[in-house]
Amino acid sequence: MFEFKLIAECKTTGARAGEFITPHGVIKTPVFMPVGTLATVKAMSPRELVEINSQIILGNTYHLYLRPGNEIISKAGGLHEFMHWDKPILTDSGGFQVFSLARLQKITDENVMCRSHIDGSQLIMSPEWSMTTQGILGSDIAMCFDQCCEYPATHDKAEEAVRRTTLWAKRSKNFFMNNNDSSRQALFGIIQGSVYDDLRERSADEIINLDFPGYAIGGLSVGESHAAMYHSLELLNNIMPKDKPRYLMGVGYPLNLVEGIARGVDMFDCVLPTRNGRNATVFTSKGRLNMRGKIYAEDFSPLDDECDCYTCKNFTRAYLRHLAMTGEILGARLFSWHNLRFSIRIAEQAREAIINGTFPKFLEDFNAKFHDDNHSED
RNA sequence: GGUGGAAUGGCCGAGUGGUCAAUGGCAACAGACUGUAAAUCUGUCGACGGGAGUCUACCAUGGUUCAAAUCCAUGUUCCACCA
Repeated sequence: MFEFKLIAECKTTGARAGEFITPHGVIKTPVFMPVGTLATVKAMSPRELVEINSQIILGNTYHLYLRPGNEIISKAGGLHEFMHWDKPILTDSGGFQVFSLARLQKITDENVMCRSHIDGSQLIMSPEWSMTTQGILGSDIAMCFDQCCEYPATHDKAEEAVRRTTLWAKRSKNFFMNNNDSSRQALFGIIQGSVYDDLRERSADEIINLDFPGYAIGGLSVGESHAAMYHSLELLNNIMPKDKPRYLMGVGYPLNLVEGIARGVDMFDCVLPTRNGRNATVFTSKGRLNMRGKIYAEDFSPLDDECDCYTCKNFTRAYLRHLAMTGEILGARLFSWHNLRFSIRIAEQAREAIINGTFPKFLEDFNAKFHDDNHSED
């Protein structure tokens, strides 16, 4: 269980194609993983997720601990049963909420004293709490409880996050090995270090020494430039073991996906497809479109004529804009549907290209075609 | 026919002598969103000008006043009630 097989590697870039075996199925990499924080990928049913070939989705420890809570998840028989999803699930540890809900908490080496963003009640997050909750959730892949550093951060601040992340990784693994079912659940380590090379190297070294079945790169896509992100990925590509999956946390902007794959990343997750979908922005093979734009009012062409999704095969831009302008739920659904399929298809196409030995061309073509005025730095 | 009330920027609606080109909301237009406190948030929203500013504006016309969306007169339209 949890074996990672490297199937092909690109000869000129760092891109890899592989398979990761889990209790709920084989994940073909590179893979894009839709985010379903609260036991639902917002606006999508599990049936639809299967239709767009979602191989694995995410859930969130912090959010699910608050609602519905461990007792109900436990009674339901775990997260898979609870939400009727029988493919793999990866649960984030709550570490990201230490970052995103930072104002509501006090962090020490021991734990994170936090206030619920829902009702202000106190809860204490720790590696042990996270492992316990992820054990109850029963995800295929659990994540270490880490500290994600804000950007920009001083070297000292970033170093503290690295130190604490290692400390917590040790506690996470120790507790996990003694209490969780490691035959049914894999625990991934998380590398921090912000944009500092020495810290990234140190964090990678410390986390890899703890020996996990997979490694995640955290603390990126938090505001740094794409160039800085790519630099860190290149650095880590040379350090991380080839026989383990690499997961770039929180990344899903289309250009970042292909560039991440080119730098040896196997797994991605991101809220962007669903969040932007709900806000009527879509990604297409030619770039990003804000579908609330008046210019689409009488545009009867599909969102993306190269896309194979339900939205693109059946609806016009004019109709989709109408749904967006009227705030109809179907608009949020159809945009999310497309964006997810678009992201998943990038990974599928990249995989195919890697296996066929044509990845460099795929990368070049994708970059040439995808236009976005707001991300022209790349 | 009588009595009372109301007319404000695309819409709704505040404002009752100067600090009003006029609060709010909606609509519209534009933008943002990367391990989800997000079906959310931000900006613009009379015209011209880079700007200082100028012009046109609160039903119409006339008037009072240094000054009117705000006061007065007449008219028009609408609403309510009574016949």
